[in-house]
Amino acid sequence: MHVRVGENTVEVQAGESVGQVLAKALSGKAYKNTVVARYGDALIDLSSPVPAGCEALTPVAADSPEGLDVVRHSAAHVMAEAVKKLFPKAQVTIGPAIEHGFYYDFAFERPFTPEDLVAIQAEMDRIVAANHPFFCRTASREEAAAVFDKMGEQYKLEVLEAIPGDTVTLYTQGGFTDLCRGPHVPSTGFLKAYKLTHVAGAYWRGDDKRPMLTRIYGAAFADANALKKYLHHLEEAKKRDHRRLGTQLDLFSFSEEAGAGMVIWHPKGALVRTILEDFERKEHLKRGYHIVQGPQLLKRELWERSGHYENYRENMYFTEIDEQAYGVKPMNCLSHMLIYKSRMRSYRDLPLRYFELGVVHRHEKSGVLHGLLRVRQFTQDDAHIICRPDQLQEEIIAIIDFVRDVVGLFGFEFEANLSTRPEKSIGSDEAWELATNALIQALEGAGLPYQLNEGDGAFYGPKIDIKLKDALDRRWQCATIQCDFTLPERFDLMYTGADGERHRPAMLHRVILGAVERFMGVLIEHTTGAFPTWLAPVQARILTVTEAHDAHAQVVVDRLRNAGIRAETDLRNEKLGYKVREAQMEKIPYMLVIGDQEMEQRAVNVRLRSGENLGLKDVEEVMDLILEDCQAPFKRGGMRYNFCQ
RNA sequence: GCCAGCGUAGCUCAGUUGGUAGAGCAGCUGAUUCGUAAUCAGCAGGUCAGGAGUUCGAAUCUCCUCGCUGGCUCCA
Repeated sequence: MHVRVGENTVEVQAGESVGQVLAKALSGKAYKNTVVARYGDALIDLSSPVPAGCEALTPVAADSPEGLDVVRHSAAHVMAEAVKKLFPKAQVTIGPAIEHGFYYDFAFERPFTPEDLVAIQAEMDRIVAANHPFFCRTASREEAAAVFDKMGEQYKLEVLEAIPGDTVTLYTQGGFTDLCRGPHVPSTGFLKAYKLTHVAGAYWRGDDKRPMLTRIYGAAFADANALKKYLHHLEEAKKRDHRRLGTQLDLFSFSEEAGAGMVIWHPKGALVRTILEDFERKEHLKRGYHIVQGPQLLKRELWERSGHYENYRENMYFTEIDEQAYGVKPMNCLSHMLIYKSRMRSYRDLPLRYFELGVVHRHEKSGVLHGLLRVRQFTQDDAHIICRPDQLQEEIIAIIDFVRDVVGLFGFEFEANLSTRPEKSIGSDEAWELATNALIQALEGAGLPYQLNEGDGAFYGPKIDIKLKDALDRRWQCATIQCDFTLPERFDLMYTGADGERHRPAMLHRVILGAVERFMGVLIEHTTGAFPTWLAPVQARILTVTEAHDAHAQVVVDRLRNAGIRAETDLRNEKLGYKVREAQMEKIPYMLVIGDQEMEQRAVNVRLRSGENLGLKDVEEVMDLILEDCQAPFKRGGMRYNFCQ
């Protein structure tokens, strides 16, 4: 028989392995880099015999996305072998490939320590040096169960039970056998670059009712250079950490005395978020929203009626006023519905869009708090759109456009998810189906690609989530659009139709930035603290060479401020280099230097934070430059928001 | 909440086997009047997160509380 490999066709003898066939078809160099082969839709081990009827095989290189997965997963096997050798009593569970490497979860009488990691890594090095081949064999369920029972691997037996079919595949390398569907690299020597990074606890089966296992994480790449690059990338990402930049740039802080998860905004941080919030108010007014404001505390009965008390109580804070129980709001929807209910509504009034920069409190578990990205008090740019069911589609598409405008303004790349009905939820099946379909149709209408996230919706309705990435590529949910038929029913929202009858409106919950705090955190990491000029707390700093230039600096700063530019002077008795360095570290967009020459010509010398020097410029010209810079991102994004005026 | 690791001056970090703490930057004072990422000198600054215990003696060992970090579960 003949098999095609790329452009070559090679003859295959009976009993030849995939690897042998590829070796014939490829150059030595290309073959050396091959870890598995693609056969149809599946990946296949190089040691496998060529399947009957096989027409084509594609080599998969170690540094391809698929190949990397194989390398990483094989590294997990090697790590498990090393752990079993050093700690024979440890039980293995599962060990998949992940984004930059792999992990493996172990059940052991004690957690592993950083010193253990060093020993495990050394043992892995020995296993790799020995270059043991990965053997694959097919076994019946009974046979496999006997193997793991004998080894005392209780968790593997449980994994085995969950696998469908009569047979399973077992992989053995060196002295270690694992239940695995494969594929793997041909032998342990193919692992060129891996490093165990940290240990963490992880619940068995991801269930917090079940035992906690010890997870060992490792990074793995096709070659040492790629691994080195990744470790360097981690170091660089640390410099972009918003918590570090928040301190460096004096934007915000946390205080042990104030409490966990409570942000304290310093002048510069508070200024940035105020500008962001002003921008949002204007954008919302432009798009037909009404700005509203509700109370921070609402009576407990109201939360019972909404279903929050039943479904969300453990995340809420309660207090008492004159023997009446109150709940601190974790969401803003209730008062918005009360506004709707404050009078009769006609079909002509709809849609009604209520917007609130609402401060909410949520009792997040202590272990999940994370800088600005996960806090206990935060401000949502929240809106509730109450509309007729026939208006839903159009409204959802308008929101998606809004999100695209704003997220695009900052240059974020984003991912969209559609989250469907969770186990713990309220409302009828019909309502859920209607709501889910509305979201799907809007996504398709807006041409937004999305991933399905089954069972991840809010308890009252399905949602579209938009996720942004932080410095370490972790994804954080920011914008979300939730479709809700349940709360309008619970609160008996009504409108009078053209037919004179009373009808039930639908409700959309949505945020654009999500939480101002979280968005600021992601934005700080995205920009490394170098905010776009329109958001920069200080847009221009005037730097004098000596005190002889102070008076002119004062004239210049007054002119800039009058034009609405956030400018300040640095008149300190320091060398120019020192002042430049400080302004540079504060990421101030415009440094305006004044010395003898500038004073003579009533001008300034312009330095940008990029290091670029624009030379001598007229003050008027510089003001235009800065104002233009403020508006540039909006013009690019097709928005006509005019921040400076 | 769970698992692990941490908490030393405003910030970044030293601190050997237990013998009551140091550096750089920032701050203050003085000198210097200087052209695009750090001028020099001096001074001051800490109940070593908080509490309890072991010990003749604790930043260091043990326990508890608070907080932080990385994961897990959960979530904007």
